Amino acid sequence: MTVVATWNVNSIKVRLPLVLDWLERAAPDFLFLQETKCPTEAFPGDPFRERGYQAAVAGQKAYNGVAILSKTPLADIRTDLPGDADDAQARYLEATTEGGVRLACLYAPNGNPVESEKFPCKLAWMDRLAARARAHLDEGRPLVMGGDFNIIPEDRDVYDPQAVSADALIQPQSRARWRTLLNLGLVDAFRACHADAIAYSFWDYQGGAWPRNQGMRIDHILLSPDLADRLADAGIDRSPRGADKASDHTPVWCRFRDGAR
DNA sequence: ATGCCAGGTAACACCTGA
Repeated sequence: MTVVATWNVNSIKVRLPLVLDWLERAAPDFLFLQETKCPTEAFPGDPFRERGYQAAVAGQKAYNGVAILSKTPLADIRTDLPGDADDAQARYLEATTEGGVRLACLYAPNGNPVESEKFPCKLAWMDRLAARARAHLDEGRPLVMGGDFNIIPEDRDVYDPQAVSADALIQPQSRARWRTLLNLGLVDAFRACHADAIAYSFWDYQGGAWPRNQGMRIDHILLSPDLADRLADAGIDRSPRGADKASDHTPVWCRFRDGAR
């Protein structure tokens, strides 16, 4: 069994104790991290190595930052999303597992406010992501694309669609980009396992969103069809969100059966 | 309409997030 998880930690330095605790409890084979908020060379690799995880890192000062933790060696690490003219933002990281699976860890632009230049930049970034996914799928490569997509796929994936109707995360244009990824053949691991579930991966720090369960499902794991065939289970672990000094996001995970079937 | 909270940077306030 192989477990892959993704977690926007909102500062790896502040969240390190929670991440180490979760690694011990959940024991994922791969953990994608977003918003590490520290330069590549400042990533705290030692505590992960001591627990059997190596890290591939794409970081920058203060903002963004992504990483992949792995129990097994990673190869062919890339830190840019092709076609990205402005790759100054550390939002994307790819690596290949020993089993030949391409892993893509992403932190998509938020895109707010919608009236600003940030929204078209978000949409353009998603277009580049789709092009990258298509390239991998065209090569027949098994692909796990996981991270903070900053998109609410459907109305049921947010506590109140009306309350966030002006948000970039729920705009029809954003959802069209999400569906483009699905239309390529990628499978939403959580939704594939829980067709009718209402579950969130993010709750704002403000306004008592967590105790009121006013959340949204914006962190996702997309799978190429061959990997989706092997999908055994998926879930969202709410427990880290209730901890002291919690991130505003919580881990999303999925588990595979080994080998072909 | 605004701030509500949290983190980082820089500096005792401002930016970003979603």
